[in-house]
Amino acid sequence: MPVTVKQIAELAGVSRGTVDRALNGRGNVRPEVEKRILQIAEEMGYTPNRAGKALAYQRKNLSFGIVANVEGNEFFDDLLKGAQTAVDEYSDFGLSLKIAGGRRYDLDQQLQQLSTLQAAGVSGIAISPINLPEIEEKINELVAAGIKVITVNSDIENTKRLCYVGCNYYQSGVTAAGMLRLMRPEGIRAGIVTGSIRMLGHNRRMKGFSDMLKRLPDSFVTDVCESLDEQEIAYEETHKMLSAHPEINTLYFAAAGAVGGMQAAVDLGLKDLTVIACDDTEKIRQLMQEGLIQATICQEPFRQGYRAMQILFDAAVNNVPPAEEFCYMDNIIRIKENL
Amino acid sequence: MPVTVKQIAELAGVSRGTVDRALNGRGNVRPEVEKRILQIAEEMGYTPNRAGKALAYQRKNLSFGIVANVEGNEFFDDLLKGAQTAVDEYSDFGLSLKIAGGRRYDLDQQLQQLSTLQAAGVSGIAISPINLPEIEEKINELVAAGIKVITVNSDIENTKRLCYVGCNYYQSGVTAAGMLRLMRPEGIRAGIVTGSIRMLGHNRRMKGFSDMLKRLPDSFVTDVCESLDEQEIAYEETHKMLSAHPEINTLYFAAAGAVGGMQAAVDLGLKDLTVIACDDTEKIRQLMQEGLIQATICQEPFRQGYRAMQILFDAAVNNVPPAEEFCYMDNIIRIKENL
DNA sequence: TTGAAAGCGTTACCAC
DNA sequence: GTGGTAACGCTTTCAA
Repeated sequence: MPVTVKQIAELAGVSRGTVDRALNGRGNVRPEVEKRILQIAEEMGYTPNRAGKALAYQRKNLSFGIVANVEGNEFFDDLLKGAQTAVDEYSDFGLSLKIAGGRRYDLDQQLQQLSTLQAAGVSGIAISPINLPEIEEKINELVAAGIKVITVNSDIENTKRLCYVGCNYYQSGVTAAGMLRLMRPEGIRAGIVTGSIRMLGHNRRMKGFSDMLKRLPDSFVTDVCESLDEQEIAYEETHKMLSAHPEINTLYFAAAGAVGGMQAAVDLGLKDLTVIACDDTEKIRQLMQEGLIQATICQEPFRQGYRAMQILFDAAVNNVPPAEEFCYMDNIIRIKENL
Repeated sequence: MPVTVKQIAELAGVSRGTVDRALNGRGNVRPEVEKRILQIAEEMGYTPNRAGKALAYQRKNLSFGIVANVEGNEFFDDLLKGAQTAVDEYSDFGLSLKIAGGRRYDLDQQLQQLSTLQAAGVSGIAISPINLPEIEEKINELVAAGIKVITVNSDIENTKRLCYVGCNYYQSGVTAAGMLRLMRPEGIRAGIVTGSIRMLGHNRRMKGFSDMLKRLPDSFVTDVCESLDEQEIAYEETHKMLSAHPEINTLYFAAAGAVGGMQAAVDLGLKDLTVIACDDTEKIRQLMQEGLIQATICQEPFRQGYRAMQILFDAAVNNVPPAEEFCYMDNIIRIKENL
């Protein structure tokens, strides 16, 4: 039989109200009484009853916010779906989710959104942050104001954010190279198409990829180009790269750009390239079905959103901090056959 | 604001007790009253509050049972862990889990376990059934007694079980062949080591595998042998098969047996076999690290157990049947780099 | 067939 | 600083 506040109150010879205040550090308890209560709770292995808590929390109008500035992006749609699903599962606590979408990489917009969420009184925020000092500062300000903040999908390390939930980018690059190891035992001469060399995640992927290549016989990165996540630019740059380096036998798309990039390869008549992409979008699936891409390394966006809300909940409602500072998703390998 | 039983009661001009009886079909409600209540609930979009329900359910001593007759098996340990985790998350309902382990493939034992669980008054059972008519009958008997039953990891189709939760074995075989397609473009001459040709799952894997091979150039199944899930037998049979067919360039382990089988390959000095296994065990990982196995196709045992309990809960507590008759896990590809 | 009331565990509020 | 009490939504029991 689980221990209840009532039982602790009886044992300690105080009222339930006092036990509640002691257990939750709400103050107004005489230190020696508090100590005794905490000790009894500890000894009896007290864990708060979720249902009772939920019922009482309903009147609080708890809410979380999520800031992900990429509208209509398949990846973030999934992430948001995951977050919403988790929040719905906490609906008996009266929890709701405020979603702040919008254009990409707009500093002022993101600062504005954070302020709006703060003003709305959210207890927790998950953010896919722009990597700039202004955001760092703002995050620390929110944390100081008692809001639980975590980063999703993209991290800013120099902040008081609770933890990061998302892709292990380095390992993602390693895994991509691992697939090539199996498909190109004779040696890999890789062209990399990244998004932007200013994006941390993309760089980590490239690092993992090239570190791995160094340990493989006759394998190296031949050249790198940037797509800036635009298919047209990806086309141009990939075309240039492939023309300049006919020895390339392998392409690694470390970010968006596979559609444009592969068009370039097709236009150049390159039929036996081995190609690895990232993430699981409609276009990538199509390219895999057509046999132009052999595999893609995915990062479970739905679970990222889901897990993010779980962690915020534990922190904001149960006062339980995340177990790890880095909560990494699995790097899922997809080929045509297990889409 | 979500609708409550109280609100419905007021609108219908009856008491909460009556609404409860009507909503849950407990009888003792005048038909016309019942109809009116149900209609109001429908119109207002009533959904029961989870927390309130949980609090009230605590006194019921609800329990589920799980029958998986493989003691000390890594795979089933994970599955049980998943089940236990899910049940713990429902602990505010007072739910508990009764685990019935034991020896493999013992019909009488499994029948006995089912009866014991029934006598213990469980509301739901997840079972990895032995594929025999006696079990079919017993399952139908349990269902008739009002117990919700689902199959996990292995199915019996001709029963009234609610659904199957587990591996999509056919697709698992297809995926294994898909990996070989990428690694052996020149053509696959496959030796298959299965567990038992009497095991449905193993057969489905082989079927998926060979169906896929038929669509690949110069590829076919050269031979098949049985390990009966014993490493010694796997060694003997694989040794025989590889000796008889030196043209084999690829091994597919559709069940346990990779340790023995690969020892045979090593002893025969076969260095350039391409090898695919199933599941993610300590031994398989080791063989991958050593480079003897290139990839393994996994079936998420933890999630199987977890999902199974979720489905039982929805059925037993919320009266919501599973959305699909077949709840398939993802077929996860693991290589050395994404273990 | 129906209603009233108690109880589940937690929190908040208001007296004292 | 502390205790008493009501409130959250649902189920059950007992009486009518």
